[in-house]
Amino acid sequence: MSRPKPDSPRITMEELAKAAGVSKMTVSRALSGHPLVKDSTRERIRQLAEAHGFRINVAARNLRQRSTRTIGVVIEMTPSHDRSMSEPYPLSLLGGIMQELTSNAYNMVLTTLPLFVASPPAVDGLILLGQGVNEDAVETVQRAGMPYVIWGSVDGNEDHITVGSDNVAGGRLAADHLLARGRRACAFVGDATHLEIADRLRGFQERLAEAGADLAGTAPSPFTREGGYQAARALLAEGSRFDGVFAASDAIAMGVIAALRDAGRAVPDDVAVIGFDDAPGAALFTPAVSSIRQDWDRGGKLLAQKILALTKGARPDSESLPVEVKPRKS
Amino acid sequence: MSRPKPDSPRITMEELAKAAGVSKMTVSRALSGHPLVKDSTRERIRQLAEAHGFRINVAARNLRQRSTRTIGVVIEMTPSHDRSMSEPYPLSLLGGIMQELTSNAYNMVLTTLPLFVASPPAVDGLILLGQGVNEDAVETVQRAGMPYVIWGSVDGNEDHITVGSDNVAGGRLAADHLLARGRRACAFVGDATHLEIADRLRGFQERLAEAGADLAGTAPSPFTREGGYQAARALLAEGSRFDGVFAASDAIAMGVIAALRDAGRAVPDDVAVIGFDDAPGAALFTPAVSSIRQDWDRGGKLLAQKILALTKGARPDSESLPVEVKPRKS
DNA sequence: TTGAAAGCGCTAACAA
DNA sequence: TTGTTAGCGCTTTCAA
Repeated sequence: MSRPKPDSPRITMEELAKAAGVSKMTVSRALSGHPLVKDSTRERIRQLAEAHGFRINVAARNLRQRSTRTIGVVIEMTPSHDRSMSEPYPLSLLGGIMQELTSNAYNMVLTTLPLFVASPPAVDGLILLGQGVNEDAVETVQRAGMPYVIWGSVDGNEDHITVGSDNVAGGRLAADHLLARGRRACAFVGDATHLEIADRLRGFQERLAEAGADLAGTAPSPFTREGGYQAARALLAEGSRFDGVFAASDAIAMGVIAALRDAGRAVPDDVAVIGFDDAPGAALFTPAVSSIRQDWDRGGKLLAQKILALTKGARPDSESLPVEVKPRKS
Repeated sequence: MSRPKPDSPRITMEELAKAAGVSKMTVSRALSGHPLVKDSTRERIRQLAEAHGFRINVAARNLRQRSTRTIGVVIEMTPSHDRSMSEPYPLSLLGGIMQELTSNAYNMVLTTLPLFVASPPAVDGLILLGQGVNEDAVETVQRAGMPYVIWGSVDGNEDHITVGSDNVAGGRLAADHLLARGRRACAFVGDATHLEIADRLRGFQERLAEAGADLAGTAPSPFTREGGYQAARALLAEGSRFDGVFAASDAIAMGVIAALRDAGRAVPDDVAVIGFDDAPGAALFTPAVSSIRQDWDRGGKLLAQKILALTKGARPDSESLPVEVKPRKS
């Protein structure tokens, strides 16, 4: 089969038009499926295009159409193997975004905040995953001067559109879960400087207070197993007495469980532990980790739908997604 | 702080130039850090640009420079929560790619094969993750007429550049692992129509043959736990006698272990099982799953390095990465 | 059903 | 150190 040499310069639409004996416009219309082109002409041009290995110059089209059909997704850090269990914004959120974008024939460019600043990609809108600890990220994205939506905590700020799990309700569910197992002195492990985590803690505390139970302590932790391990040790070292722990992620929960075990406390008999995210490993751990499940797939789809609506001039609303408890052995 | 209204039309470089009383070129040079611009001019223009909320039109720049500083990554399917443990090309491969692209100020657009065909993104080169079962994917990517590299099996085809783990060596390591545990009748579970999996099986078989041990059976399976479960049941049902199993992925291995347990066979006492990938869940499973670890992070970085080199006219070589055995309980 | 002209917003090349 | 000219390759608009 004859294919143009890889290094041969790409043929332009103008040249193809010349070869076909028609104008650029006719080629453009033929290849984009415009209905006003005679069928025979279209077919002839299509075959010629194929024979010459013509590929449209997407950059030129983007410029002329003032649209790239591409959405940027800004993530906080680059993904890695070790983190795949501990990242707050995992693969499945991207999966939902991608499905929705794909079915609307939009592409997705993944970028980080520093890269976005240093080398902005050609996009029509942005999805920001995570407000982060401070709000630099939101600020930076705003400055880009294009439509954006945020995954995170709905904070009533009407400036921007947010999609996120109902973290307050998640915290309440975690409290309910522990209370239902007779726990009265419950601790929290996680980084409450993240807005979403702060919401979880708030719901947790509210529900405990309603039930007349204690918040027996809190310990900050990054979203890792090691972080959970250290945080639990700190909690034990300072003499906190607790029979239940709510961890801000499943990785943290696993670390907490390991630390408790190493300290001779049985899980769940002495201390019950519940995590967050229903990460793939939660059910595999021994004991299987109870968790609060977020509907990431749906979240991703909503983010994509809303950013697409925004680029079309609509004004979609922020939205908060229900979460559900997955009781297991811990 | 005053910021231009979000809906105000974006100011162009021409308008900014007028406002600054200089030519477009001077603005262009000032903002891109060209050294020939007087410091005072540059600073003045920068401040004016900030004040007016000027954002460069990336599409226009891409067209003019004939470069997008963006690499496309073509994946076979959209990621999802359920699959995050079973996908052959996980997050960490993307992570490696992203790190390397980011540090070269390149962006990354994620796309699937159908989307790539239906709506090609503006990119300078492509990374194809996985040759797939047939070679449609490679064919499609080739037709795009731009540089590309493939993650997968190095097949001696000089047409394209491939980076991948040494799957044959991985298969041999798996055989060694089982042989060292006294296993003599070993089965294989996985989809050998994938080139990479076929390589694993080949290495496995070779090593077994060298040791005078048997390949006690093979069963096809998709990359899921459920698939592994069914495949192991089929193997048992057809009366195969085996005391070792090599599974093409860790998710498959977990399914195999579950099926064996349900059939009353102890793991590892009756049957030893080793998986592939060293997925995050492998160590968490009970029993912890022995596995062959791939260096995905390095693989991703190499893919990115090679595609960047290609876009700059270099001719990098294909490369095969060593794998290592992670002995655990299974 | 097709074509001609114009220009999207930027930067390379050359000139001053 | 700055400006002028000339496009990059496509599609919109208007005309035939």
